[in-house]
Order: sequence, then C-alpha cells, then structure tokens
Amino acid sequence: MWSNHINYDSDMRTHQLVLTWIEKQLSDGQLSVGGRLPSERTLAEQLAVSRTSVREAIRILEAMGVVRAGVGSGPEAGTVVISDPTAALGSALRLHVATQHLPVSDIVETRILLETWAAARAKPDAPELDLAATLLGEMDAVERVARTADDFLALDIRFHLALADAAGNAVVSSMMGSLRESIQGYTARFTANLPDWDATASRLQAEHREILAAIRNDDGARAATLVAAHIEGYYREGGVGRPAEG
Amino acid sequence: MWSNHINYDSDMRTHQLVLTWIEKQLSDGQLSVGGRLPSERTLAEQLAVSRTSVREAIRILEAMGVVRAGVGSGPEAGTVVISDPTAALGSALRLHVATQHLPVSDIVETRILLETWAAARAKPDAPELDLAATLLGEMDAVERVARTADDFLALDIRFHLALADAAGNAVVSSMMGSLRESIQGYTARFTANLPDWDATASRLQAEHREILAAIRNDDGARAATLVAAHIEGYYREGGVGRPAEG
DNA sequence: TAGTTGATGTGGTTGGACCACATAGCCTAG
DNA sequence: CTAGGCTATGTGGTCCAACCACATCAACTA
Repeated sequence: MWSNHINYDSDMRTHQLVLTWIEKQLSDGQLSVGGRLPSERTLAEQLAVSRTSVREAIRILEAMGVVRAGVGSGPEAGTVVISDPTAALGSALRLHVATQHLPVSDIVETRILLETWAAARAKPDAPELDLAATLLGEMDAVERVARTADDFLALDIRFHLALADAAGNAVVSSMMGSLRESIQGYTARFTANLPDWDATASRLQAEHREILAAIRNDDGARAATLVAAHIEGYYREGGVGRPAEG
Repeated sequence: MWSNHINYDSDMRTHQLVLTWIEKQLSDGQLSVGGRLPSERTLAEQLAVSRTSVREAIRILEAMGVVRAGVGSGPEAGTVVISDPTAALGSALRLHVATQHLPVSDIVETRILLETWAAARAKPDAPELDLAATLLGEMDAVERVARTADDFLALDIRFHLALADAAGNAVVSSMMGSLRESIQGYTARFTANLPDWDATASRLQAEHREILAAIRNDDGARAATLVAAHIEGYYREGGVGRPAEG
C-alpha cells in the first residue's frame, strides 16, 4: 500500500512525474545537497516531457526550499540542490494564516511549546550558546547606539533561533524559524507601538541573560519556565494574540 | 480595478508577482476558502503576464495546500481555494528527509514532543475524542477479521491525529499530520517485519485505551507519559535505533 | 419525453521562440 | 608578451499559439 514503486504510466500529472523522478534521485543519493540538476532542457528531453512541465516541478522544489535556480554560467548558475526547510514551512504557514485558517494565537502557542522544549533540552556546553551570548552583546550595543527596535528585533530573532538550535533537533529548529517568519510582520506591527521601547528592550535583555544562565547552569526546568514567561510576556505587552487560557 | 499597493519590484520573477497578488487577495479577504480564482487565462490577462507564469504560481499554491485545481466544468472544476497545511508541511519534510538533512530520529522526537503536549492539553469532553473512540472499535474489528497491518495502521494514524486535534491547536495538528506523512513509508517498512503483529496490535490497542481513558479522566500528565511510552516503544520494537549521526 | 450531441469553458501539455545573464575563451590593440 | 574587449555558449526567465482531455449544459432529435 505504501510501496515506493513509481508508476510512470499512471494518470499522474506530468510535473508530478518530474517531481517523483527528482525525489527518487535524492532518496537514492544520486543527487545531494550541493549537487546540480541537469539543465531544464536536458531534463525535459531525458524524461520525454516538455520543458514547461520540468519548470513547474522545479518551481515547486524551489518553493519547498530544496533547490535554488540561478541564471547565467558558473558555479552560481543552474539549478542546485540546497536544504532550507524553514523557507517552505514558513511560506506555507504564512499563506495559511492569510486564509484565516491558522490563528496567530496557535502559532504563538506552538512557538512557546517548541522553544520551551528546546530550552529544557539544550546542553550547557552547546556551541550555539556561544553565538547566543555574542548576540546578547550586539543587542546591548544596538541599544546604546541606535536604539532602533528593528535592529534589536533582528538580533532577538537570531538569539532565539540559536537557543532552539542548541537543542540539536533540526526539525524543531526549522519549525521554530518558520513560525517566527510567518508572524514576523505581525510581531513588528505591535512592537512599533510599544510605549517605552527602551524599557522593554532592557527587560528583554535581562530575561535573555537569565535564560542563557539557566541553560549554562544545566537547569533546564528553570530555563523552560523563563522562556515561556519571556515569550508570553512580550506578546501580552503588545496587547494582542493571547493564546487560550492555560 | 485591482488598485492594490503591491510593490512591483522589477527584479521580482513574474510568477512571484502573481503569487503576491493572490496572497494579497487572501489577506484582504477578497479570496477565502471555498472561493474560486479567476481562470488561468483571465488572470494572465488581468495581471498582464503569460499564462505560463500564472500556472507556475498556481502550482506552488497547490503544493502549499492553498488551492486545488480541477479540469472540466461545474463546481468541482476550476482553481478553488482550500486549506490543507498538512500537505505542504508533509511534502516539505519528506523532501528534506530525502536530502538527508532532516534525520528521521529528529522527526520522531518532534512527534513525541507535539503529541505529548496535545495529550496533556486535550480536554476530557473534546468531541474529537469520540472519533478516537470509534476508531479504536474499528481497529478491533480489523484485528478480528483481516489482521492486516496496513488497515490497522491507517486507523492508528487517524486515532493519533484525532488525539492531536483534541488539543485544539491547528498548527500542532497540521505539524503532527505532516510529521506522520513524512515518515509514513519509513514506519510501514519496519512494521512489515515485526515478528508477531497480532501481539503488537493487541498491545498497541491496550495502550490506546489507556491513553484515551487518562484524557477522559482529565489526567493530562498521565496521558502525556503514556503517549511518550507508546510511541517510543513502538519505534524501539521495530529495531530502529537513533540513526548514526556522524 | 428521453436520449443524443454539440458548444463552451476549464485546466494540462507541448514546441518554439526570444530575452537577460554570466562565464570562458578567443582575439585584437598596445 | 600582456590587458582589455568581444563573441560563443549555455543557463534560467518569459511569452505565445496551439492542441488535448475533461465536465457541464443547452439545444436538438427520435
């Protein structure tokens, strides 16, 4: 029933045939990250389909973050296999938020779930924590010099992603990134309306340091608690998107 | 007519322009689930692009689970807006697993995380639990009559998804579904090799009933513990350890 | 009245053409 | 001999004009 057998004579749409062929190349290891697909014209000829169908398949893979297409010649050109799961998940989540079928509150709630788990699981000596510490310093610098929320938030996102990465689970990392991306505009919108950004930034930084310290002390439970409070507090301060009572 | 304020950056690829236009229609509520897009030819003319570019955009939306394209005439034809986030996330995860950049162990781990949370959060009177109970009965019937692992597993998946749905978080539900889909072939592969399927099925059913009972008793903590043991035990029985990482 | 048949409109597919781009390599001026 | 410019080549990006299979509906026919 779940056989991996490919029926090339079925009523499958042409671009799906191409898609299946490429996915099989990936599964079999004949194509891997960094590798390049045959040119669109070559692929069309090999699979006996039109270039249009090949392009539709490639467009899907591009949207999924599996390939990157580049014009011209040289190493940057052609269609090359990459691996950017966050792009695909983020686009999908953003689109479905647009259809009103994915409440922002559910996204925030899921983010808390994943990030809390990551904080609890992160090892005190994870190298990603060094990056997180560096980012904290940069946020301090931004606060002293420019005091712009945008720059601070960009670093804040990278800090939280670094914490998630420290848990060592690629799926959780990707999902975290995509969740952030899908509500990025939403977050920035009410951040701009905060009454006292400097105070907020200072508080966020203090909380960041507490979280990092807890992880460094191997106190996963405390780190998780702090992370949950940190995120919930931030969104509550914006006066929006409070997840259901819990 | 379409006096939107989209930034028509000249460096944007044509299909992305179409994508942006459609996404804006969704955000503005001028397009919603159940609604139909203009025909490909009409859309091409309105946006002053080729039908090819329109089709590439639609192909992406289709892969993202945002639209469904149907030929012919009538209510089932045309390109209609749907909302199937699971399809997009599942395809993306499956593709990236194929590129060896998302370890199956990470997916299983994430599944345990999400499903444990869902079990702990599900309300005892959630209507989805009735469906879960019905599915348990059907699994019993399958076991008595046919004893095929495939049919049983199909119901098993629906049971677990029902539990996830009971938590009332659409993002978690979608992610759960996509995680299952992405490792479906993987799961079925070693299930076929289990030494005594009947015994395994009976044990799984007993555990299912325990989990459901715990949720009905409003004992979220116990339900979560049972779910974690249930999933971990299943994958362990299949002789699947954590894939070597390095 | 019941069945057939054609018109209409949908997405699906194809081949060909042209464009912008980026490299590699030849080729000329100095 | 070198440095610069120019051309050949190959890539993806875009567009067009067909044709197909399909599904409905309305007009027509027995």
